[in-house]
Amino acid sequence: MTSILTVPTLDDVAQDAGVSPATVSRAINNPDKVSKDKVERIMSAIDRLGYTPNFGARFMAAKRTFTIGAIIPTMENAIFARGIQAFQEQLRHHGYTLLVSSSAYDPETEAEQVRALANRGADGILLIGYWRDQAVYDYLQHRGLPVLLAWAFAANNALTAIGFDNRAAMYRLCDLALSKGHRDVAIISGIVEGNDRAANRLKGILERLRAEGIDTDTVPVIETPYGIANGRDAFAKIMVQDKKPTVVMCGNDVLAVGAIQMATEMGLSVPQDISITGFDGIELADIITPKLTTVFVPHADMGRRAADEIVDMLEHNKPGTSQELESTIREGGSLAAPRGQDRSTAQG
Amino acid sequence: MTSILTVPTLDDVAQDAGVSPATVSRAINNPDKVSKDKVERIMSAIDRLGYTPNFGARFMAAKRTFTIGAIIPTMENAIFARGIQAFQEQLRHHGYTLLVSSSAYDPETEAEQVRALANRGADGILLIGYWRDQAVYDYLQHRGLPVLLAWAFAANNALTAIGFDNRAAMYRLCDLALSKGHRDVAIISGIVEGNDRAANRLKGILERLRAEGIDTDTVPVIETPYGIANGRDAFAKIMVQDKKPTVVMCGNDVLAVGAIQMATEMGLSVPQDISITGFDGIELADIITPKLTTVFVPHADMGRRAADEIVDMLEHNKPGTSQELESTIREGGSLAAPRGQDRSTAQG
DNA sequence: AAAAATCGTGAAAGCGCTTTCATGAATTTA
DNA sequence: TAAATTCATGAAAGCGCTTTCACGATTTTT
Repeated sequence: MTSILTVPTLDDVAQDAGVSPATVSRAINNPDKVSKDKVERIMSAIDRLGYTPNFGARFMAAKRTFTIGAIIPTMENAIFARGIQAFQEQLRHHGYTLLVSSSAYDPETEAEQVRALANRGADGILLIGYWRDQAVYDYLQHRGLPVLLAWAFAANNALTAIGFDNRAAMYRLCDLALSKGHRDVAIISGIVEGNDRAANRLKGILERLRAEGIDTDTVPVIETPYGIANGRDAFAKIMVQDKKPTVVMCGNDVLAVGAIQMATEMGLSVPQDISITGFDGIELADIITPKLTTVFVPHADMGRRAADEIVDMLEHNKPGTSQELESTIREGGSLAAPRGQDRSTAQG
Repeated sequence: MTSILTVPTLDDVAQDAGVSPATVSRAINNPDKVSKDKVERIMSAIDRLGYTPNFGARFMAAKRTFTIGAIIPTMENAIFARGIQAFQEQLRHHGYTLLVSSSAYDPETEAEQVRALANRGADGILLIGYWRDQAVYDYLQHRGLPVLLAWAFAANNALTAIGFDNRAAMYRLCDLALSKGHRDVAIISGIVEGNDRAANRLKGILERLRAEGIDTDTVPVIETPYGIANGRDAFAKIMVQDKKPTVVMCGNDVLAVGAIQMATEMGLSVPQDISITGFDGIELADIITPKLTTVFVPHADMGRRAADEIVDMLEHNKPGTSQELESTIREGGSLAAPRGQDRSTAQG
């Protein structure tokens, strides 16, 4: 027995309900423009036939898809997981669907994904951070697609963004390290090129150090892609050099976890022998021993707000309002006063 | 300067290149059916105009989208991350795009997502595990959509699957625990209802225990959704009871990580005071102290093979061949011989 | 050299929806 | 009661693509 592949169409429903296709379409999209009894008849016909509107046809005719596209740098680490999850859930409450893809931190891939999402009829797009080729923004504008940026916030920028000040947050974390008495800092940064978040985090540390009168040219900085293994390697490289730091500040939690692992393997105890800090406040930060002292970012809140905002932009066809979120420092135990420093008050 | 929202269409390209729309379509989809010079002229017109085919229109006319849908239970934990990432990358090599959505372990949500993906024109669908309402399978067959199952493998099942034997793997892990001398086992299982992987993992433990002559009715089993916090709670609950186990076997690494955390907080050292095991072999397993003794699943390999297989099914319109993958036990240090193995325990 | 097969191309018919426009019925207003 | 609105509905025109079919031009075969 072969099943005949015949997906019911709107016309089938119309016929079954004894009305015109136009009325069925209205019953689905604007029920209050159709008389009560017909809506009922149509709905029961829809149920009976198991009809679901064809997405492509709908898209073609209406030029709307109730779909939002999001392009994140990576799905591998948990960095974006929680925020995107919240974004999706909130989008869903508004009746929108999320299409995610990842660019692997590659600008060209990202540009390609933007085009792919546009073709697939995304009504709006969420991107991470500010820095990218102007051509991408031009393309988006040309296609009339609203963009919302997340995971970063810069005052005075015309683009709508919902995020936090990466520079200021890292500045504060560095402040904390200095207040504990650290003066010998090393940095494991994410790749800065094309990544404003990474760049600003690095900048935040360096600025704070300079404010302290520290010559930042002598501060060891290793730039490496986010990844536990990279954090390990970078840490090992740093500890091989002559001038050993008392604290290693990492561009994110993933790098920091790698650094702690390597420190432990090298027989160094954290934070007695060396302090290590992270950034993001993902789950990992609480699982590693010792727990990471890190900047906690309200990922879920950010995702929810982003969803609300982009839907608002879409439905009211307005530019959108940027929102700055607060990040907070969470002390986990991986940052303490350097050895030989007085425990209560650290004086320079 | 006002940018006029006018996305170029195939007709524009045709006009620009001085050929018919049909020829442009062919130049894009079947270049060898069009003369060399025209292909060239068309391609340069496409570049010049910045044309990209409209997805909806293409879908309507061709009824193919080169899109595969995947529905995973959750994106939150890293359980599926690596496998899906590999699936996507491999799909991409074949020229396909992946559309992922998550069901939050809810059958109704899953069924809804299946319909959503079908409407969006997915050419095929990847689902996790076997157990789901027959109606879902019927629907898929009715729409003529090939399905591939992953993360599980059952011999003699007509459905095509690429995965591993959850029961057998857990049986072996339990075997290892017994061989170290454990007889008092407690289990923190994932929710079994509607989840054949969780059910089979539990079954694997119980079967092995019975084979040892242990009365499994007295074995404490807590069923709880996957999540670190749930692992913590379950562990606490188990250790409150009179009969304390020497080993707690967890349904996955996430639960095990929670259990280890709680054990540590309760002042128990793992594995000296209590052993804990996991399942999956995700990154977390290596980060927690002590590292987890767990079943390592070749997620990336599974993802890649799944991609190859489903593309093969699609392009050759054939049923597909199931593949069983090997999972291996990886000892991390969270499982050791129980205390007082060769002495009588001083238990009140 | 004639007949047959092959090839490159364009015209045109949809694919399944939404939406404008026209129309007659029901309702309100003057 | 007549005129003006409002309302519910259907006919029909696309949306941007693919693909069948027909046709003349080449090439191959007889």
